[in-house]
Amino acid sequence: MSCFETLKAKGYRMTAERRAILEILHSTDGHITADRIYHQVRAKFPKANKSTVYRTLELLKGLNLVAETNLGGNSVCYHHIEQSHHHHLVCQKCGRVYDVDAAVFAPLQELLIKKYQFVPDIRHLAIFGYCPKCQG
Amino acid sequence: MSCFETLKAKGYRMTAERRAILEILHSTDGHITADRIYHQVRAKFPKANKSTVYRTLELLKGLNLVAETNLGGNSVCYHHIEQSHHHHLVCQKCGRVYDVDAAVFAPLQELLIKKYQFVPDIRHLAIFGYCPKCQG
DNA sequence: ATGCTTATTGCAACTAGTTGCAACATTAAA
DNA sequence: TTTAATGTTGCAACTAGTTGCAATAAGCAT
Ligand SMILES: [Mn+2]
Ligand SMILES: [Mn+2]
Ligand SMILES: [Zn+2]
Ligand SMILES: [Zn+2]
Repeated sequence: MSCFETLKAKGYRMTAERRAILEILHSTDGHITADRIYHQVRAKFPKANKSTVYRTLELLKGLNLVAETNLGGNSVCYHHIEQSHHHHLVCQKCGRVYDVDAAVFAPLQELLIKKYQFVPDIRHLAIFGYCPKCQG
Repeated sequence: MSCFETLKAKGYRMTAERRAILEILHSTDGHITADRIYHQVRAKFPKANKSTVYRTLELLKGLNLVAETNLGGNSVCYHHIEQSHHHHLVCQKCGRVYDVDAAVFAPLQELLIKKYQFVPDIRHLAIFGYCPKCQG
């Protein structure tokens, strides 16, 4: 089911702004800030408002269509979730962002369920630390 | 070494505002927001400014004397790190916050080092999910 | 095509947090 | 105790993000 269909199925309306935001998210390879999305939307719809962008991102986040994460910068980043459930490793020294498969978190999830009867909902985490190039 | 001494040792000065903020953090059992700290500081120093509070918290965070975490509310929380290195489980349904020992993250840390040569710096994490009372 | 319902938008005002800068206060040295 | 060096503060203006509300427009039924 496409983002498009998911929205419709839940009774949400497909507006020009939402279409634009989804297109931007879809065509962006990595992570993108709300502000950059906003400016790209404005290029097409000059009087679009930033609250629309923020509200749309919030909506998509709630539907699990995009992930929101603080990657250490001064504003949060968004990432379209097409295929794989993934996470990131962020180097505190050089700022590089690495991808991590969700499977790496399986042992932690099991431990939390066993020891704490807590069912974690781990999505698009950012783990800070030091990358291979910045140790020593 | 006390917070007090740690600051001095690094060449930072001990001001009345910093003393007040440290006292508040020390006497607060759980987590506290910057705004609440600010209001408590104002009670003693009526013309203290919020930027001083934020700057002091940032400083203490950098020295590993307090932990900053988003526990799901609309503002970040601070926690004085006295003894144990710990983390939290936050229920997305009821909002309850549970404590978790840092040891639970050891397998994850080892995996990240082995598979990604990435040395994580995991401090005072908030893991979201569903608590024992909110499942089913 | 027209009208109805209600989701969505733009706007303006707001909250949380940050920053540059001049005034000020701590600290140590004289 | 005075002075000098510089770390710290208050202030005001700023950035990122949120919210209530009236105007608008998507989607559906006729
Ligand atoms: Mn990502
Ligand atoms: Mn804590
Ligand atoms: Zn690095
Ligand atoms: Zn719960």
